[in-house]
Amino acid sequence: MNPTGISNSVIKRLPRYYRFLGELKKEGMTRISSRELSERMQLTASQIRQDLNCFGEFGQQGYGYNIELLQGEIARILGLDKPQNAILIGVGNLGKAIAHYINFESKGFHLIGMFDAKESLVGQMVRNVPIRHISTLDEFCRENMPRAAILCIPKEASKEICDQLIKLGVKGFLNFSHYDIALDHPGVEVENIHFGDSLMTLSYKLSN
Amino acid sequence: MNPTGISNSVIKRLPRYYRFLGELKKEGMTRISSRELSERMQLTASQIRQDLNCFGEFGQQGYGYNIELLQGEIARILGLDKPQNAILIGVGNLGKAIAHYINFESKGFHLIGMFDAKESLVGQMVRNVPIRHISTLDEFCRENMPRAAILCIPKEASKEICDQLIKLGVKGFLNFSHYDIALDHPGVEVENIHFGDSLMTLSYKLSN
DNA sequence: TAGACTTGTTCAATTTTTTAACAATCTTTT
DNA sequence: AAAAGATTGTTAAAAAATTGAACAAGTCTA
Repeated sequence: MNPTGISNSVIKRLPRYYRFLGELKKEGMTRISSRELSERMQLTASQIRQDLNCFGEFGQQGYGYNIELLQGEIARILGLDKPQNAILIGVGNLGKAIAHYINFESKGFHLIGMFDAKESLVGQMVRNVPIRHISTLDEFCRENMPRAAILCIPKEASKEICDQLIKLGVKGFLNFSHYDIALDHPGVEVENIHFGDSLMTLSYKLSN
Repeated sequence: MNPTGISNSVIKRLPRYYRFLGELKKEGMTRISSRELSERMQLTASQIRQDLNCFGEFGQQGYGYNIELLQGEIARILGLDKPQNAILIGVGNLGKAIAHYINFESKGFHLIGMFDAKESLVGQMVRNVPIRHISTLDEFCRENMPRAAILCIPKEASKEICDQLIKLGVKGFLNFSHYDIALDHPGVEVENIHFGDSLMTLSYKLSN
């Protein structure tokens, strides 16, 4: 269970609900019952109702859920309606791909800066955001107060950058590096994406 | 619980053990007790012993674990010692970055081919692996029998490609697309990496 | 040989997650 | 406007997963 009193598994399911509702909307549907949604998502209707009920009452007896409205509510719950400033650290192959590939705006964030140690990258633009030199990180953060950071740097550099950013007030990390961000900073949230771990897990599953 | 009788949370921890042991080795250490490892990894010693004990007896009373040996055992458990052939579908920004960034060999896989629908990419090499046209996928698979596929394609293309690959005998997917691979194919394993979902989860955590 | 250590293993406790059930209440139909 | 049908919010129970404490047995070290 969480500080908020809502279990992590519920929270992890929210983005998926959000995605599915978006598709239903695209299909032109306007309403759906928990039963029908459960069939599409391979869940039980009970679980859907219970998940949603953690946050409020969004449906109507005898009718179901209004898709547009429900998606809006979930967006609000996820905080997508109030984008937070984010910076990206490490604009190598991966960082650049992330910057190009992910639509931050639709996922609750606003990318305001990118940083790298490589001089030759400085000044380049990716999606209208300039790459700055890592030495200017302190100054930039003090001015712009980013709330989140996307870490696309090697493990070796991670500890230092991470400590620095936490001191500068960054509260959330999307961590692609193999560094395990210490969990002993209260109020700092981390989402890890470890490709390597996922591959090894897959390898295990395919071997057994 | 799993078909194998070992819980998913145990399996998910294995790559992390593997990584930590690698670091200890680098530091020149040769042995470690569950207690000391537990302090480094922020787990309980009990849990470590229990996790490892799912797979065999790798330690010695009064001594602890031999780091080199234990890492080797975990590598074996994960199947890293028997790399499986994999292909990558979709060599856009993300696919290319993945191909450059991830060391497949050290994670249980051997990248033998990359595919894209864009003619202009065909023939290019990434890490000594050629990009082929997607229309040659069938033939290639029948000849080379890849066991796993890394999907870096848009949601719209995913369903078709996915069905095709399953028919061609692919048993594992590392799925970066937003398509939810249907779970009703027995024996097919999926690891999802949804950047968007992770970002939204982070957004939630930062908003509450 | 004795004392210190540490594992493998068991068991119980706790927590989390899932499922089933149903009264309340809304919608639709006639 | 009433009856029939549908579906929610909510509760409570069941099932599953996870964790932590404990200790006999075995190994190391001196």
